Amino acid sequence: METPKRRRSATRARLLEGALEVFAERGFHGASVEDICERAGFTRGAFYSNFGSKDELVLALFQATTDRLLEQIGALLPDLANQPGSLLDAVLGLLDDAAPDQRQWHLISTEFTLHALRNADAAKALIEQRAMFREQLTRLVEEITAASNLRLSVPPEQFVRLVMALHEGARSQYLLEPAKVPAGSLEHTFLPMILETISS
Amino acid sequence: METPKRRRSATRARLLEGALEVFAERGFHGASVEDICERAGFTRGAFYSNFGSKDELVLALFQATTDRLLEQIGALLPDLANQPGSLLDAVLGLLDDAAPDQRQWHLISTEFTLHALRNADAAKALIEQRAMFREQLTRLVEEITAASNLRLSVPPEQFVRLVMALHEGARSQYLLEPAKVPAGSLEHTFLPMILETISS
DNA sequence: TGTATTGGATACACAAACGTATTGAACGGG
DNA sequence: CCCGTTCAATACGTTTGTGTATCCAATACA
Repeated sequence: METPKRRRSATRARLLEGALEVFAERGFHGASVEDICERAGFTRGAFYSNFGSKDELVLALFQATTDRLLEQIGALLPDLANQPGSLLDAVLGLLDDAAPDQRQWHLISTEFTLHALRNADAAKALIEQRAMFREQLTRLVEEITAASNLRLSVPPEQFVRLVMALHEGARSQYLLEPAKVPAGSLEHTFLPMILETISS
Repeated sequence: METPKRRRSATRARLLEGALEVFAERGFHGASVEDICERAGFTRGAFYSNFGSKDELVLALFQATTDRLLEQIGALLPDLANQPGSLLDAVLGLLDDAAPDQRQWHLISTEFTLHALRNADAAKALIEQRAMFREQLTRLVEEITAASNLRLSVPPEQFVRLVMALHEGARSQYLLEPAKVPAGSLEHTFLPMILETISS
């Protein structure tokens, strides 16, 4: 029932999906509204009926992907926290599984980070999202260390920042040269050394 | 003497300089040729007299900045290799001092990396540049370890890849929240642990 | 069943950007 | 000293992209 509202939100969702794809392929500025609509199977009429402008779409898309990401994390967390495996496996697993498509996610998030470095409003939104993301990861680290009687000599959040930074840089290298830098190789060779050093 | 050619290359240089600034501010697609010319103090006539198209400019700019970067590194290397300080100080110092403006360099290189992830030609150029960059850093590491009778249990190049990845990710965090993530803090807290572990 | 509303398509106006063609001026060579 | 060339400015045409205004169909509701 209530087909109208559902229809509306469905087209909105398809437009967002199309925007995600086209933005990943050509970047925010490189993609035209027309491109996005075409990808989603609509015309610009549908677009401007759902979004006020392209800028508004960018923000909405960021919010939507952010929400999905955090939701996905929320779903993964319990399993990772309790189940077997090491602390590192849990954290890296979360980073890898949080987004369905690593390449697309990397392109989009990098694009949005660039955008944020040039735009105060976007920066605010991004900072907040990253904070929530870190919070989840930090919580995971705390739970696992507590459960296994581990003590870290550095604040968990700083360790999380390290893992995120390394993961981002490594992913960039991997996407550029998949053959030369196997996925996760840097993380898996060096992070155990860190953990060994900071845990007691 | 020979004013004509020098004049030409001077305007070309100013256009490249303008492009660097405007690209950093608005991104490749966001910046118009007109913007660049205005910044450089010319009109589009000058631009199309020096470059065939915007795409050609992007490549030329990448080459120019790459050349300057490698040249700068070549100038810094001898000092860092012989002089005092630790291995880490040398490597991180090189990464910090190679580009005159960290923020601008990060924006541009990130932008170009995104471009490369979508464009095979750009990818080829970037891969080559990164390889030369790594080579220089690797050489530096090898020289310093040799001079101080150090042995690393991992290939120097892999260590360099680690440092570059971490540096990139950390710089991204720093630029977004300078107050929360002091410049180089992640590198300086965690890389010594790695070095301790892998050196003998 | 008729009417009002809503969502999306079509058509249109306008602005921005790219690239070209032409012009003018300065300098080099004969 | 004049002529040819070269570099950058100006002027122009064309394309692309955004946003608006209008139209049409389908569904909700009376």
